[in-house]
Amino acid sequence: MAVRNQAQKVGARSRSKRVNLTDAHLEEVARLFGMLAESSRLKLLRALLDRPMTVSELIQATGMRQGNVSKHLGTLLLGGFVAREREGNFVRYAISDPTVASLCMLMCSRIEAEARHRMRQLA
Amino acid sequence: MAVRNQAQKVGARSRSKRVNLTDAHLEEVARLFGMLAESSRLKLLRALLDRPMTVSELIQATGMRQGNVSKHLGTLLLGGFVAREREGNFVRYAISDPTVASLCMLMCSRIEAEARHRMRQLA
DNA sequence: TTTGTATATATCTATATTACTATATAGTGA
DNA sequence: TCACTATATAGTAATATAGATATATACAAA
Repeated sequence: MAVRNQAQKVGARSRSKRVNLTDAHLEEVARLFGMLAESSRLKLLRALLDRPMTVSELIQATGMRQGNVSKHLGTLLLGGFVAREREGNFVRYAISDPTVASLCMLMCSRIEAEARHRMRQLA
Repeated sequence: MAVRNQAQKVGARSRSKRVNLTDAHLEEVARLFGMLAESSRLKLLRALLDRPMTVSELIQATGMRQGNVSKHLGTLLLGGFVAREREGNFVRYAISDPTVASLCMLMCSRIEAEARHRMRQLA
């Protein structure tokens, strides 16, 4: 019953703002979600949310190896999550999309929801 | 320059609403993002955003194999994205977290951003 | 219980992605 | 040009996860 009630609420909501996504859209969305599905990349984003940083600074901030930092930054760049700017020998990266923070925040709120959910599961 | 300017904006924003996430949090967030990083699961969510459905209905709606539908629903259930309720022989699934739609919407807006980004890359 | 149907799960192969190491490239300055 | 530093990328082994197939479980009805 609980499910049914929630479900009807959700159904009603989706009828008002309808979600019309093609399969191709979903593939793209999945690809983008996948770029955020790695704690290494989230660490980089967390650091960059504080301030823009060069690769060297990011290596220090995250403790990751240089190659991995560059590779993951490349992935985030492909997704348009970050932007890069060369400064002499250095390359400075910065968050380029304000939705990044929102996305992470939403997921964090979901972590609590999941925790609550698991409590319920056990009970 | 463009990057620098954007970066400073972001930096300022993060200073006001600070993002204080532990590494453990990031692992969890990554796991949850990973659950949305699969077009099969997004297809299931897209169907469920319309209305709650049984597994059989989801098989029809998505064209996926029964085993895969069940497996992916299990993953979404673990993440607390959906809830399940048995109805006789059938099991009906429903979106259980309203943020699911928001997450997808945010990502969709990001798709356009990425498209724009790629245009810029080419130019 | 037996039979039939709906759903869940186990096992397999193929594919993708990670961290690692080593190497290549881009830029600075002599 | 050469040497030096910062960043990017190639190559590899290990790990994870998808879909396919087959099987197990849960429930309904006879």
